[in-house]
Amino acid sequence: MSASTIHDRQQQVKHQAAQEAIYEAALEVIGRPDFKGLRVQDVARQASIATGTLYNYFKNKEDLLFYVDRRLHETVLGRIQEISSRPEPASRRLNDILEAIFEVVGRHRAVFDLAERSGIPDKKPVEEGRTLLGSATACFEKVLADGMAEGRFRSVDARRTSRILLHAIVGIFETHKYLKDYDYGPSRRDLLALVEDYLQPV
Amino acid sequence: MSASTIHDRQQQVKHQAAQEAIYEAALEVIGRPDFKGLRVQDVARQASIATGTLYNYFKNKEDLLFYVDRRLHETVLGRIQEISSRPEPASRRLNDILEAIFEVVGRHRAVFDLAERSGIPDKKPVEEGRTLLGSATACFEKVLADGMAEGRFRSVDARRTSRILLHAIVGIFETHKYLKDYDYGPSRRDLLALVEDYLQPV
Amino acid sequence: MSASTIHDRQQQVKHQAAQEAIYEAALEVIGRPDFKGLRVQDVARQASIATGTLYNYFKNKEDLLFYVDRRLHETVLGRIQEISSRPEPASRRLNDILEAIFEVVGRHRAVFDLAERSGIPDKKPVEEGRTLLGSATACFEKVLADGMAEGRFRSVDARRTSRILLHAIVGIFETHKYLKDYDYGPSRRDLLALVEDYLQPV
Amino acid sequence: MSASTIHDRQQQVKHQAAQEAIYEAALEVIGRPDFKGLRVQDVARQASIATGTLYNYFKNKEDLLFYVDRRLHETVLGRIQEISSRPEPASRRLNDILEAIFEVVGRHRAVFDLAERSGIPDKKPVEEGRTLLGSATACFEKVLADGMAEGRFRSVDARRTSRILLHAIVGIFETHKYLKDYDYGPSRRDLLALVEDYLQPV
DNA sequence: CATGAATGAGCATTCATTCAT
DNA sequence: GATGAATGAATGCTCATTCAT
Repeated sequence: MSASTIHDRQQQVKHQAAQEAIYEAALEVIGRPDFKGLRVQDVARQASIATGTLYNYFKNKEDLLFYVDRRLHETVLGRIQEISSRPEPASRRLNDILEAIFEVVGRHRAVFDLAERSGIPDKKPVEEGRTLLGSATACFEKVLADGMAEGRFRSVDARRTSRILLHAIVGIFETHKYLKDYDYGPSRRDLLALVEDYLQPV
Repeated sequence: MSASTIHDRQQQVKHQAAQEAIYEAALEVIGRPDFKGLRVQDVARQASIATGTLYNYFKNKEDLLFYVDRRLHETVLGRIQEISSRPEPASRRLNDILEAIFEVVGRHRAVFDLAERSGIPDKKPVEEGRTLLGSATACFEKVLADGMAEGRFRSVDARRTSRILLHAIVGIFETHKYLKDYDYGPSRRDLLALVEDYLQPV
Repeated sequence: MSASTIHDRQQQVKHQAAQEAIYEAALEVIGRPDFKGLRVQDVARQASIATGTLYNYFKNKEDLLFYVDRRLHETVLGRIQEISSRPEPASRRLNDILEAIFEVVGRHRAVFDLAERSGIPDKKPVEEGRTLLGSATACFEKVLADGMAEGRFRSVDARRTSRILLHAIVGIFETHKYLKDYDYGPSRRDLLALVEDYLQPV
Repeated sequence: MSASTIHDRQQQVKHQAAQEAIYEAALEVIGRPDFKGLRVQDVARQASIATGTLYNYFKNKEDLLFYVDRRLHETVLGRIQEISSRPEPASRRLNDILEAIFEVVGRHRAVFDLAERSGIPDKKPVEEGRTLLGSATACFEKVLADGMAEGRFRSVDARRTSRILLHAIVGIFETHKYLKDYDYGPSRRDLLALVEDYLQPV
């Protein structure tokens, strides 16, 4: 390992730290109660840097938004993956995953909304969305399969069920937005109850 | 009934006819393959009127969007209501309702997308959304209740099932947008299969 | 001729009048002693219109610059053409043409400079430049040919002489810019003297 | 001569070497086929130095441009001077000088264009331009005078002729830019032919 | 009622220059 | 001397809405 590599690594770490700081500044700005639209200057000021500096770490505003969007999705996925592999009963994990998803997405609702309004879903590479959904579905499948193996769940098509479960979760966020009702609790419990009813061994 | 009233009615009819024409122009414009964003001028030109004239029929651009959004949702709801009261087996009606929803929403995908990106869901009166969702849920409930009465469906919580069903439908649209996959067929069949599995009499 | 045509014509006249006013405003702004660079807002303010209004008459800033550049070149060419066809001795016309060119270009020096610095020559259609130069050359040729016919000039290659004459004129502007000497008189007289010496009948 | 002086000289040489390297890097950058505008960073990178380092050798970007412009003009002038003092017939030297000028300027067209678009002519010290033009004119004068002494050229005002000749050369570059025609050959031959015709002994 | 020209606020991005290391 | 990250000013263009005709 040469001195050059050490230097390069230090640079890389600094670069990531700066990105991280800007990312957090963006979350702050977007989450403000009076937030109207994302202005680069606001993010820069929140991060205590000059606007031009921000452009050393993100190609442009859209690039920043992509990053924010990706980071949040990764956060959610990370929670799902972590919980799904816990050594606990399947139904408990199912419940915890739902709680985690609704908690994280609910907390950053404004960010997800902004990403959607900015057309991020349209612009992000399909592959990225596919991978994300695939990974999330896989976690649900694993939990369902475990539950069936445990004999706690009756035998159903785990993949299909997982996919529809994910659709329902996404739909809950969308529907509640229409109702401006951000207490996802009832819907989450409804969903869980229905799933458990569906999976009830005969 | 005075002459004034007759005149008023004529006015009202003309007013609605104009709104209708503008609504259709908006659908045309939004549906264009190269559509980027909704410009009032484009709608006016498509409707063959002056921009100023449009403002005689809609308070502002947002108002027009609300109208478009509402009309489309009413169209979908209308289809759901019509099908749900047909004298046919519940499972047939369930299938037809799903087909109808996916067909109409799919056809006007660009419009729903635009409404969402414009923040219409956030801004429209809660009551309107609640009523719409309530009506749609009621249709599903009716069909499910009929199916149970017929003995074709096992007995489940019809309201809860209807709500989750609706969430799942909404979620399918959202998820497919992420995947830029606008063939809703597979997801629709997955959903129907799962529901029928769930409702299978023991 | 229909009413529509009358209306259209009126529109066209108004449109041209507006373009003309903006053109003059641009000349004013560019000619200011403290002029640094062309800002659309400055032109609009000088023309007493809003910035947006300017964009009803010119597609963008570059478009305005093209217009200004073309108008000025046409002005110069117009002067050349008018003088070259006067019923006067060739040498008198030659002198007057030179005086006219140096007068007009000198007066709008800042505009020509700006056009050049903005890369207008690079971007304008070659054909336009070719036509302009061709027309100017033709005027010189005519005068030279007339002078030869009159027996006042000795017989030389009129086209070649005209072309070089034009190059020399252009070069004088360029050279004087280097010297920041905007009294073109001496060079103009040098040029005329040399030409007359060259054309002196044996 | 003290040690200090030796050190100073070494410093000076190193300084000039660095300037030279940066100058060449600038020529490279400006000459790139996709060159759009001169960015200090691009020059620094081409010269394999940091941007800040460049500022140790040039006060600012304009200063660098002045240097580039001056060096190129000196190059051209050097060619002119060298050729003008060759022991050859005047008309041969005249031809060679023209060929040399058009060759060098043609090769570095992009640089001259940039200098002009950057307003270098306006900003550079008058004295420098005057000296340059004076020297070039002197070379032409010398050649013309030699030609007259040789009896190969008829007797004309050598200074005036030289000045106009220079103007015409400059004008040719300018005119061809308008026409986006970078084959100076025809104009150069036209010019030479006209001059020789003018100087033809009776 | 219809017209459509005029309005003007609002914001991303670049890049020459500096200066702490 | 060398480095290169940080700075921040500066500006063209869009488009919803108005209102005089």
